[in-house]
Amino acid sequence: MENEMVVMVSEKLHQKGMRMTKPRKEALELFITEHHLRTPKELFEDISRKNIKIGLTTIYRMVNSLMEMNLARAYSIEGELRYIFCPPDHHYHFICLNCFKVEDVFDCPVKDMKIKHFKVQSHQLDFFGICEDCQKLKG
Amino acid sequence: MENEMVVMVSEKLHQKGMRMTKPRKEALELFITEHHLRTPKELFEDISRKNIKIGLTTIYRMVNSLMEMNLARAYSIEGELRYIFCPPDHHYHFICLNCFKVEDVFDCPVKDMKIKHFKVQSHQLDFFGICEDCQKLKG
DNA sequence: TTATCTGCAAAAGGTTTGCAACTGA
DNA sequence: TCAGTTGCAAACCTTTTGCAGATAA
Repeated sequence: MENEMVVMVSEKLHQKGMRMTKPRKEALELFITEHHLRTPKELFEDISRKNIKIGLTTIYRMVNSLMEMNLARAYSIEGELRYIFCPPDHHYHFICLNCFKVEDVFDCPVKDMKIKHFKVQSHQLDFFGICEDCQKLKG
Repeated sequence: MENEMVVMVSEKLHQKGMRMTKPRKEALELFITEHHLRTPKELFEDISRKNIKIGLTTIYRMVNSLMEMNLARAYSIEGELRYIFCPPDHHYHFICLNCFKVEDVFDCPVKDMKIKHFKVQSHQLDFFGICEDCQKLKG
């Protein structure tokens, strides 16, 4: 059974004239369903580990496409660029700094904040910390 | 007359055994007082333009030191890593996507937000848009 | 059929490191 | 004096690009 977010994104890509090729589909699926901040290299390794043949270049191209469409976001953490898939609606993030799992929350507390003298185009709210699973592991 | 933030940061660096050398002082001063998101290269160019001799390497080393001390933050914007000086207390940012000016605001609206199942270490709130000056310039 | 995509290898950029000379405390 | 700093050049990594063969529609 297909993940509906994967289907939605595939359709968006398709609308832009992009083809749903096998490696792209696999990369997209993993990127969307396993919601962790990853470096392109890690994404490449995770996909390769599933015995799927893919090139690092293809990963970069996919991530760049998603970034252009506002469907991914980059974080610079300890000198490394890590990417996360972002569903279309505005949301904030809980980011676990131990396992890099990311949780989306959609009821943003600063949604309608008005700013004098500043034309807001978008805003972003992130909470960094340790997720429940990692807290347990550490006692 | 010395900027008091520059003095404060200089003292912090000094406490860590770091010396306030001439190029470091100049770089620090510009980074702190001209509050724009910059790439290391831009910072290097801005300082060089003031007829101060400095190496790109020195810039990288200073930015990395400040990052380690939580006195700077990195943003990945359109594929470029840009850095901004961050004063010690928590604050949120208005970031102008045209001129990359950054404004700090210290009364954070989500200061005491509690999160179930997640141990929050820090949070970050950013507003991206166009600053007053750039709005005027564009009519 | 054909415009798009793929992976490789090479090129390009950005960042860090080694080192000998220099300098602040 | 001498530990920390500097800038250069080289090394290192990450990311992008060119291209010939493969592939979705």
